[in-house]
Amino acid sequence: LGDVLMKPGQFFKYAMLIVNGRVKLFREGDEGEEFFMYYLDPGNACALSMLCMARNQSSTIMAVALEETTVIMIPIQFMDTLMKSHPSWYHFVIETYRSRFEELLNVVDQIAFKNMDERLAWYLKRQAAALGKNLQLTHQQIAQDLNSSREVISRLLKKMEKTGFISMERNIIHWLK
Amino acid sequence: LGDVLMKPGQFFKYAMLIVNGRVKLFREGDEGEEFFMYYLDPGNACALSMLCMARNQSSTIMAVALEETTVIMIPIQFMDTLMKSHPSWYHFVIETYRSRFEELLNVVDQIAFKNMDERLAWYLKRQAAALGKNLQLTHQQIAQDLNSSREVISRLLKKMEKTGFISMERNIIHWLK
DNA sequence: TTGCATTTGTGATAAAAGTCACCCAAATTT
DNA sequence: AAATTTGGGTGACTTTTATCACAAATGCAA
Repeated sequence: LGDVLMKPGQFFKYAMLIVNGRVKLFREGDEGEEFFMYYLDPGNACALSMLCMARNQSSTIMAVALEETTVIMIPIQFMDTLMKSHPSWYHFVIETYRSRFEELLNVVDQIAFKNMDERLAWYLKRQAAALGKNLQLTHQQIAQDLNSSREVISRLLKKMEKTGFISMERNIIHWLK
Repeated sequence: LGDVLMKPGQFFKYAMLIVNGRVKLFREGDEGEEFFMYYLDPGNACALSMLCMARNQSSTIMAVALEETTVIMIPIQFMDTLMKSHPSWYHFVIETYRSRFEELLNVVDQIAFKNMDERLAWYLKRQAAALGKNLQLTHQQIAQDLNSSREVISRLLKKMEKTGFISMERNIIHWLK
């Protein structure tokens, strides 16, 4: 819980596979800003750990365990044999790459084309899909994940409450579908 | 030249490998906006075509040939045998995934953390690296690639000219390192 | 209960980016 | 050469987002 599983500059000898718990992946800016990318759920593999392992390159992203998390570490040699002998493993790996790439493209779409109100709505929708409809989040945390400021998020949330998308309590946001 | 090699919704039976020419990859927004991602150069493979092919899924990105371009199309069955029999091909594929993923992360960094002036500088630097220091670009084209507006780009370019980063002629921008 | 820290609300202001209107200059066409 | 198209410059204004200052509300702890 709270452990940093991966950070910029780190090398990997293992591919990571999440058994249970949840891992949050985010990018760090030059001045310590954060930007939320996606969660890894049980059954997901970390595409980046695989790619870095295979190349013996360092990672460029932060991964932090949100809950008590169990991870399978698959050593590099075993990966290679698995890939060759088990077509289903090969396809699992390919699918892992593809889905993360696609998720990243969606993130790009949001920040490239959308304003903060839409990005916030999308963010909350994803959070609700991943963590359930009653979200324990402060406005400050959301602002951090979106690399915005607390006041902006507060005002936008207020609007969303008025238009019936959410309801709010201290520390909690209810996503009303 | 000008051919669309890949567009959202298209399926792939082949992995594409660029022999010569240059391919521009960009994302399209809901209202037809564009956002430049990266170029594929000779020797590069298209990570997305591989991923989509392997999954028989449709693509989500636009790829357009900038110059007269030759492409090798590798059918899916051949990919699988190549992967198994040639470790160097396997590593080439892994490296293709990794480098595109990393490039995409850099794009995210830019739009998530940087202002237009810095993004423009980074954009021009990449263009100069890919296409040479004398860039045949109109302000309008740049604005399109960055999903900004012509006036904003013109003003920022003017500033960059004053600070000595570039010099300008009609249709041409000289990147002075 | 009182005190304190955390969270949220809000007005005023500033900065960044986008939009509109219109100009001029260079290039291309007729 | 005249007319038209294209690329670029610029001021005025709007919108979006960020920042600052401070107040009010909530929850926890002494």
